[in-house]
Amino acid sequence: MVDTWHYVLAKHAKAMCALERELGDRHGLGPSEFEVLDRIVHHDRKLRIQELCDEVHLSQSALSRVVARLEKAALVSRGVCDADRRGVFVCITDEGRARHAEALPTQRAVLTEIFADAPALAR
Amino acid sequence: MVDTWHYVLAKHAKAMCALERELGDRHGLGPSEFEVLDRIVHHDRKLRIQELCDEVHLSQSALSRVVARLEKAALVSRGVCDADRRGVFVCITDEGRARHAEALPTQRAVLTEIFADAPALAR
DNA sequence: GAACGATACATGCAGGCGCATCTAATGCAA
DNA sequence: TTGCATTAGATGCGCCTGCATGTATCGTTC
Repeated sequence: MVDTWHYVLAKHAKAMCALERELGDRHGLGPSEFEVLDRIVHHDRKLRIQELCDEVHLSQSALSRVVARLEKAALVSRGVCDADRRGVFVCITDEGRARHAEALPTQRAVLTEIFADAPALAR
Repeated sequence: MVDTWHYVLAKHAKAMCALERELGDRHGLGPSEFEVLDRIVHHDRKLRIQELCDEVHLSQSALSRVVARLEKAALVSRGVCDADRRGVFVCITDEGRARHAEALPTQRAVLTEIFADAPALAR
């Protein structure tokens, strides 16, 4: 129990730190930015901010800012939702897709390195 | 691999958030503060800042500030190390020990709740 | 023993996060 | 329609973090 917690803490710290460094230096992306891009690519469609919020481990306000940063970097575009004009959908741009594709191997490499010794984990 | 990472990410977010809330509201401690207190109690002796740094997943600067906060709250005391006058040792106070004892069940309860479904983890 | 690089901890600074709050749009009820 | 509670997302604020750097002490080399 406590051991599991310490394990999670250690892996999280190590991976987060490495991802921040590698993704930042090589691709100009933070872990949160990459995560959001990754989620959008994975679904391969417009997503509501709210949908992203359920999948990413960020508060709604943090997500709002991540999307703002991504938009400023021209990696995604925001548009109002016609069905519910309070809503905003996020759409990945070609440049965003390219940046994600470029960064993906870096992320995989970091995770492979760090979780090499990890016991296979159910779910 | 990626699944393991997502698992770590999810558990870390959930546990961290719950700990922040529970430890904060009930005992006036942040997760980092508790962690440091816990490490000291576990060793049951004076510890050098440096030793703590190896065990806690914080940068040296962050740790320095956590200790400063704990000292302000009178939960630990700082003293210069005679052997190496650059060094600082941290000593838990009676009040610190009491606060830790009081908070420990809260932490255990949170972790038990969150890792109830966790597969036993090697190491 | 004087000089210089290395080490321990503290601190200035910028950036990201969560909480609380704000604004705008929705929808339900009177 | 009008009024009000609810919801989506943006933003002000304070806190915590890491990085870079500052200050003091140590150890080694000449």
